[in-house]
Formats: sequence, structure tokens, C-alpha cells
Amino acid sequence: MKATSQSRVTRGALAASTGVGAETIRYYEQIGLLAAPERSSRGYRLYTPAHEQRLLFIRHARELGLSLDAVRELLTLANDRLRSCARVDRLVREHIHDIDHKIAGLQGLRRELSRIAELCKGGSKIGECRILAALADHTRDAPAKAIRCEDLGCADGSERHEA
Amino acid sequence: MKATSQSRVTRGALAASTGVGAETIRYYEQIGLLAAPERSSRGYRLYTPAHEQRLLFIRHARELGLSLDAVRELLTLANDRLRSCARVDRLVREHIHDIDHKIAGLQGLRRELSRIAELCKGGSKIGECRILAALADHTRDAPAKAIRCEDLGCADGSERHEA
DNA sequence: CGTAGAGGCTGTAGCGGCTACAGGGTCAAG
DNA sequence: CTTGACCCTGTAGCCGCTACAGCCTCTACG
Repeated sequence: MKATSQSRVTRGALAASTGVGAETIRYYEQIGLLAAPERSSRGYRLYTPAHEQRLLFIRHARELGLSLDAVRELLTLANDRLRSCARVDRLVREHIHDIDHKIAGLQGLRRELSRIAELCKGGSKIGECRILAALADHTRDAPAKAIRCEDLGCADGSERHEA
Repeated sequence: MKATSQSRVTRGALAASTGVGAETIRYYEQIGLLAAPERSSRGYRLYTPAHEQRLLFIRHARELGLSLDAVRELLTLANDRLRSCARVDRLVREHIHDIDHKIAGLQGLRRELSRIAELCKGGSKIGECRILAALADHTRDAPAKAIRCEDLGCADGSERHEA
């Protein structure tokens, strides 16, 4: 193979052209996600357009929330033109499923937090704060009975036992 | 203060009664979130009901997605019965806001991923896979032109340069 | 030609919030 | 007296970066 001696760029230039942090590029090399490029006589990394392509792919996949492992697999799959792309499809759909799961979880939290936030709008004193009470006594849907908040304070991390 | 010598429990028992992992309890002590308890003559930790209260509070707050730092602050605030609970309110509302932000982000990803997933339903070959094409050439809303997927493969991490 | 400043190199530590060991000691039941 | 479950300590690992420290090199300006 002939040496395509043109258009090699340094790490910083690659970082700028792809929008991936320069340190992140080194990290990807370290974990074997991006091939170690040729080096200049003085040890500088010299990246080819192929590296740029690959790095852009990684970035896009990451922006969609795919894990580095998933990205790695996608890149491996991409090598194999004749293979069925069922696995690609499955990876993406599983990821969508994960995201749905996360969204649902967050929406649950959100509901619960708004319920709690409604209990006390910051107007009263800590002693009667029903937000703290709800956190202390979190039997779900409990009527936030008057728990004594200072019961929580007696075991503060700042006052070590041995002291 | 008189020694309340009853109802001290070991770490495992506290873990069981609160649903917090035994190692996690040690971790909380390490970072100063839960006070170091008394020790038995043989060095076993002996927790009081106050520790249990506090740990339950922590668990509930964590289940709602609050950071350990936020939990720490809430616990500090709870010490101060006469203080206004405006800060408590604010912490919770900020957290709700963060969650809204996360949900919106995930919903964006979800939309984009479904769009991409629609491009290719796993029926074709990698060579024509439009999911991979979309990831490689992710000018948003691009018509997923036929990019050559093997362009990504030439820079695989598994084939080191020096080899 | 000298120098300053930007950028490259390496290795390593840190983030959050745990979790999982290894390698020991202790305790209660059978 | 033994077995097995628990406890103790310290440390390393997870993910995906990010940020140093302490060097070396390249480029532009004077």
C-alpha cells in the first residue's frame, strides 16, 4: 500500500474538525476504539481522513447516547459489508428501549418530587417543613405527619464519634 | 448524657432494616454522610435508631434522584429547626428542573433514534445499512446517502499501527 | 538567531456513587 | 470444636471522560 502522505493532521486539528476533545481522542486510542495513528519523527500523532470519519461516527453515536461498547460493536459490524444488519437494528432498538425506561423512571421521580414540593412552598420553618418530613418518613402517600426533623441531626457526619 | 445501651445493631442488620447495602453504609461513613457509630469491644459498628432514621432519609432522597451533596445539605438544614425552609424548597425545585431537562434531552434522543431506526429494519446487508450510514454521515435530516461503510473499518482499534 | 507561547507528548489522578474483592478476625449454632 | 455467616480493613474497579504535572517541539515575531 502506498503511503498517502497528504492531509495528515495532529490531534488538536482532529479535535477541532470533529468536535471531540483532544484528550478524549487519546482516551479512545487507549481503549482501542480508534487506531493508533502513524507518528511524525518527533512523536506527534498524524491522523488520516479515515480516522476523522471514524471519529465522527463515534461522536454521532455517542450523541445519541449509545455506550462506547455499543459503538465498538457497531464499528466492528460495519466492517462486514455482507453481513445482515439485523444486529445493528437490534442494538438501536434496545437502546431506544433503555431510553424509554429511563424516561419513565424520571417521569415517576418527577411526579413524586412535585407532590413533595407541593407540601411546603418554602414559607415555613424547617421545624415544620413537610418536605423534610416526607423525606424522613417516606411511606408513600403518607399524609406527611409531623416528624421531628431534628431527629435526623443527631447522627451528623461532621461530629465524629471518637471526638 | 446517659448511654442508651439498648437496640444497637450491626451493619448488616442496619442494611437489612433500611434496604441500603452494607458496603454503601461504610461508604457513607467514609464520606462523612453518616456518623461513625460506637464500636463493640471487638470493633463491630453498633448503630442506633438515630442512624437508622438518617439512613432512611438518605435512601429516600437518593431514590428521588438527589445527589449525595444535596442530601448532605438537606440533612444539615434539618438541624436548624428555626431556619426558613426556603432553601429546602429551592433544592427540590432545582432538582425537578434538572429532571425536566434530562427528560427533554432523552425525548430528543428518542425521536432521533426512532427516525434512524426507521431507515433500516434489519432486513438488508451491512453494506446498504442506512442506520450505519446515518451514523457515519450525521448531517441532521440528511437523506442518508449511500456512504461506504467500510470506510469506517480501516481505522479499527484492533489493528495497531506498529504491528 | 533568540525567545515566547501554543501545542504536542506521557502518565496518572479525579469525578459520582457505589460495588467487589482479598485477607484477615469474630460469633453463634450444632 | 468446627462450620459458616458475619464483621473488619484497605484497595481496585466501573463509565466516560477531564485535568493536571512535567516535559518536548514547533511556529511566529522581533
